Amino acid sequence: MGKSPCCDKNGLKKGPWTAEEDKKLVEYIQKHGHGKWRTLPRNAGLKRCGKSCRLRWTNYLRPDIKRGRFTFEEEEAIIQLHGVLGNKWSAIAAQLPGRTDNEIKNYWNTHIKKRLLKMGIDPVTHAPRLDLLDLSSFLTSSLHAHYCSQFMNAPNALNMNGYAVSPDLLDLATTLCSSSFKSPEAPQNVLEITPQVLEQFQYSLLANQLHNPLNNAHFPNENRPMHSNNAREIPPSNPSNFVSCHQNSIPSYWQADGDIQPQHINIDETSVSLPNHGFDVSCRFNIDHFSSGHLVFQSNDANKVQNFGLGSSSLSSPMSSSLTLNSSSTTSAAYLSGCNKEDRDGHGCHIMPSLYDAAPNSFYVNGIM
DNA sequence: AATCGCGTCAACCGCGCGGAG
DNA sequence: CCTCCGCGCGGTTGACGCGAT
Repeated sequence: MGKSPCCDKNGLKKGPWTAEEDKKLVEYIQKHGHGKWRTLPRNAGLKRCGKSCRLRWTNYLRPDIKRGRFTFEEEEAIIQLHGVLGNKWSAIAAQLPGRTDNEIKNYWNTHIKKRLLKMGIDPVTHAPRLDLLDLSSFLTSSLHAHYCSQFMNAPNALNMNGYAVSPDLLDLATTLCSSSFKSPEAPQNVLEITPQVLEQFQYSLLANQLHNPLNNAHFPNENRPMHSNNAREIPPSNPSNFVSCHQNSIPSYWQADGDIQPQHINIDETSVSLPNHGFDVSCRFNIDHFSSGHLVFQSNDANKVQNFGLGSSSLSSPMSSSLTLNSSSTTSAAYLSGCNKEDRDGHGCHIMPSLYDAAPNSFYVNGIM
């Protein structure tokens, strides 16, 4: 055993603080200041140990503590800082005025960590990981979609609608589907796998591949996933495939699938293609070496988008959401999530990033789904 | 109405660091 | 240097609230 608990002796109180105790502590500190925590409780007339007093003051009673839910900006800052600092909660808290290390730690463990895991992002390394994806969750929602009426034979699904999935990964999806969602009408060995399920699956795999080139075994070249809308090949993962441009070539409005002038950049890989119907989608855009400006995500069809937003919150406008890029940072990331409405023409839609008011430095954007 | 399960977060605990002597 | 002690940090616990059954 290490040191004995400091509150065990002398009948010192433990547990939740009463209003009276809070009052005593606040009044004492207002009068004498804090510090000398070991002697403070005796002087303040509290039957608590110094440690308990310090904790109560720093985490709860301090006048500059900000109350209420974390804003998206704060959440984004926490994720960025955690990516750099790891579990150095006090160092992270130092960058967020009014927030305590304890509060940030709790928020990380109860909210952010779960969201990252749901997105298939390792909360420790911040890299996408296939094995962390909540596949059963999105397969469940996919299979419950009302238009999910077609069944297909599993082997045929390997090339369904131009999708190509390596057999081992399809096995995984197959297992997930067959274990709990098989239609009572479906014949034996027939699975309900919609193109949308596969699309979701592929995007998840792509995220894994982009960050983990060694995992390319999942994606032999001939089996690279295709975008459903135009069957373009998704670029392999290496720095040269990061989109880059300079001020004089930044289009005021980035357009996917349009006539992109030669001096403009091809941003196919930075657009987010929402599947045809009813899926929650999320992605992360890494933004490196930007200078400053406003990153705006816009939908090419407001009628198809129910909502989308940066971070965990959905913004009010179905058409766009924006993020101000801070020139003091060298790296940032924008998390985008959304859900699209019923799609009558079955082509889904795109959410595209635009950069406005950018300073004349180069920047890189890499969109990951 | 009672119970259960889960999420949240304030508070506790042990450990390690760093300054003073 | 070495030891002691105060303080702060990160991990963990447990009380509480709330929704589902």
